[in-house]
Amino acid sequence: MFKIESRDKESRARTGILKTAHGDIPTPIFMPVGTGGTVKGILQRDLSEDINAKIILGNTYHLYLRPGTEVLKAAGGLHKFMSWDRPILTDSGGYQVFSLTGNRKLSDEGAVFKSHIDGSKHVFTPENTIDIQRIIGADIMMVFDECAPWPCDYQYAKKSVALTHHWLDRAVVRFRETDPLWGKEQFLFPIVQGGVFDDLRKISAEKIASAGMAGNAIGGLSVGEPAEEMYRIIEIVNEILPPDKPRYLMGVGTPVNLLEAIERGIDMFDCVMPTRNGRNGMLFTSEGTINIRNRKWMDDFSPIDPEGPSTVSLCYSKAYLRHLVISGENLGAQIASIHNLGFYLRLVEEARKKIEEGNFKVWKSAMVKKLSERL
RNA sequence: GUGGAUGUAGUUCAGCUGGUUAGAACGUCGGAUUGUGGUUCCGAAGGUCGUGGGUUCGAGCCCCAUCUUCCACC
Repeated sequence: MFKIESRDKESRARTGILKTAHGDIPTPIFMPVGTGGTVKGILQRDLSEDINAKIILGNTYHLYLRPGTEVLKAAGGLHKFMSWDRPILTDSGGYQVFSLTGNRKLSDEGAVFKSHIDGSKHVFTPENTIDIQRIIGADIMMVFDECAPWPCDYQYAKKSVALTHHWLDRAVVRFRETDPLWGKEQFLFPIVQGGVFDDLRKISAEKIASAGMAGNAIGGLSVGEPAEEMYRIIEIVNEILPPDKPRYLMGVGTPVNLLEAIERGIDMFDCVMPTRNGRNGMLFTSEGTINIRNRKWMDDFSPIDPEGPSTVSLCYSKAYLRHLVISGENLGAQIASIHNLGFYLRLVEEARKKIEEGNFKVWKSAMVKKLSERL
């Protein structure tokens, strides 16, 4: 399951190995988002061979709507379907039900929502989202939760947490009474909610910890609240979540967010930023963050990143990438995504190394300063 | 050669019977984007209304000339 390998003496940061049926994941780790059975624009081969992604995300909501559970079942699960034999984590679709579908109805039972593709009506429950994730065959499944918006008043957040906890109980029952379809062990991670309210977060963290799952997640952050609020909540929650299990901060974040969270004891991350923003020209480089669309890169023939976290970072120039992105060429999105993911993966790998070496804090402060520079 | 049409932002066009500072879309240039709807949102710059005259208190709009482009007919 999870084995802590080293701990930082000056902070909560730690390194570890998360063992799954599809391979070991060194932590801290960043997980590229591959919503619909693809990390947009990138070949599985490039993910594993070029930037060495250890685990990727899938999304229950999207995969359930397309291609649908029948196809996934016939394919033998998502790993086989997409020819990816490393670990996969699936989000339950909780986030999509609340962010994507305009009209949905919540009840104790679950969520009734309309497909964003054809308007058809569907129901997600704590039980059927487990069933779907069994079919997908995710190494790590997430419980169905409500990701409350921000800002959000106390009463709403309180009700939302209660609902999420109620759903957790039912999800755990279904998890225990079912087996993996494809013979490979699957974990279930519950999710701490509670907005930016300290007491709700404490109650939620205790509830989530008591479920006794293989790992735990923190959701409902980075939804618009100031970064300082997020860091404060992470500290409060991580005080309670068991230290011997991996902690996954959902949907976060910027490179600086990652370092601040690692320092506070987070082990796993996912975020669309390196890919989605990359497609739109935002590049994270060792020289600073740049908007490759800006005119000043028009005739800059230096490599995308001279410290090259991926092969594409070194062999293509800023001027060329600018041309591709501005022209809307697929290759621009591809190169930007590979580079940015490479940057994120190298960042967490370096953090891991620094924690092991015992000089994480010094390195982190220097990196935060450097990463905050906007070229 | 004759007749008709056309000319307004980089592009495609709107602009009522003449009335404040000529608009839109796209493009360009900036900014944003945090459990991906192959996105979305915000801001800015950019026009001597083909040219030259005229009528009028006032012209993108009306009149004359001229040029451009397109079409039709001899």
